[in-house]
Amino acid sequence: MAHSKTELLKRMSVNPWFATLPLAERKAMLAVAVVQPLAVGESVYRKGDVSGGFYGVLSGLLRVSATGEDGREGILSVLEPGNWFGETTLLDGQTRPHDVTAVQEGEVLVITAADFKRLMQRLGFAHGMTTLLCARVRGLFGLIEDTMLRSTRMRVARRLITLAKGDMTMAAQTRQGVQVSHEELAMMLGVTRQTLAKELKYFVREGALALGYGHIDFLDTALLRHEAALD
Amino acid sequence: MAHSKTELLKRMSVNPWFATLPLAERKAMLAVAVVQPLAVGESVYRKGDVSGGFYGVLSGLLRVSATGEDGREGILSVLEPGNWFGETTLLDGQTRPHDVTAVQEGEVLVITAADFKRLMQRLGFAHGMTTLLCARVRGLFGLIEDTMLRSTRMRVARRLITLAKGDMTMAAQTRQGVQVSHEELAMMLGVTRQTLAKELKYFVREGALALGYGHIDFLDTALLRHEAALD
DNA sequence: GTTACACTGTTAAAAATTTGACAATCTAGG
DNA sequence: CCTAGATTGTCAAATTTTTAACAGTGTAAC
Repeated sequence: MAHSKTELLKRMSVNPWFATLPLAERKAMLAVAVVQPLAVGESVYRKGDVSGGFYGVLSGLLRVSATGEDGREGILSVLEPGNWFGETTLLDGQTRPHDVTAVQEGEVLVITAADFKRLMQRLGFAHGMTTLLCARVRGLFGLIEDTMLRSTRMRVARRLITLAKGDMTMAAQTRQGVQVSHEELAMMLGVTRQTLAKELKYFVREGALALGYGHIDFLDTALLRHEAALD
Repeated sequence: MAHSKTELLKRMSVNPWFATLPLAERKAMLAVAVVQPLAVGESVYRKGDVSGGFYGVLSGLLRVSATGEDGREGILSVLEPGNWFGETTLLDGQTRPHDVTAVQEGEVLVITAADFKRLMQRLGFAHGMTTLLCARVRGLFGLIEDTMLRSTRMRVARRLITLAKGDMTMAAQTRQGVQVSHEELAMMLGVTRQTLAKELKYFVREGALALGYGHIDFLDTALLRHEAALD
């Protein structure tokens, strides 16, 4: 599928990080970006890789995950259209820190390592990279705080809310629910499906959530936010 | 205490991130840095603050921590001489994401927000910030992976090893042990002292560690690394 | 030297989480 | 329509972790 540059600019600017970048930087990025289609289950890169570029999600849904020595898998985040990722390896020259896989058919924009290096000669783009990395650092600090000092119940509420907002760097518009299986949500939280089920049941009993097949609907966002200690 | 610029340069260059920065950038930083003494227990900044600058640890020991709604405290990292911190708030304009407190008497170098902004006009310095942030992102990803998909035993071994190497961005030289109480180590891992004690006991039984008062000595680093799944 | 105070060692009960298992339900594809 | 596979609901036993409690030990300051 062909996309005009102005269409790409509009579609990618749903992401607040990208939207805040100076127009000149956004245009410079899109000028060197090429569209790459992704099939369901296709890997963008794997932990330990040194190759690849800087990516922007045009459509579809990607999963950022890590696998333990014993084969257990943890979902670190979900990348929605508008999100950019993969900068770390290009900036520090080390290997990819995790796996990124398509969970839906879609397209990504790819900026090659060579083009990325050229973009980094632009002060505005380098500044953009620092703010992108700051957003990651804040998101990761939040995750660590959650696991270190909050109850499972509170973490479930928080994760549902951030999922609804669109993970990490996405638009602030809140949805009425999220498309996620219990299994997936449990993997994001680092607990088992059974433990998660108990907490979800509690929220249903309290009237905050309604459980569907492959999706969770929000009935009382205020209550959920309260359980998440966000008010 | 007065310090010459060349002495500062030498002392701060024990840190691999700083040492790798172009000399011109290091000199530009030190040219605007001022020394600030810190008393034991003194706070550098607290979560939610908007003020303050960019800091480099000259001497002493700082603790990066977060406190939950219920008052439980988690230690996110320990900052040793050579480490730089505090850039996130200056780069994205948001509030401080955690508390930083001196646990030993010492000195920090301070670069004001205004000077930091000027430094960020230098491409070399902006590049340096991206690599510093990359190191944070990788460190934080590692922590999250640890809590999500590794056993307490393995996490204890890993934390001891990273502590010995000097947290996060410090020199790679390994020590024979670490100065840390069981209580502190437990707070870093997000477990109770009793849970930690059981794992430490196991490592002592296996001959990997010897426990002292306020310090833990490594008897068999190879075994410890093996338990940490690092070989 | 002795007296606080911080730190370590240990135990037992309570609570939370995982593991393992199986039935019921939903949905897409043939 | 109907079946296979994915998803949800649920239970109980095993395991891990927390909570609570208290004694013993090391260290620094007076």
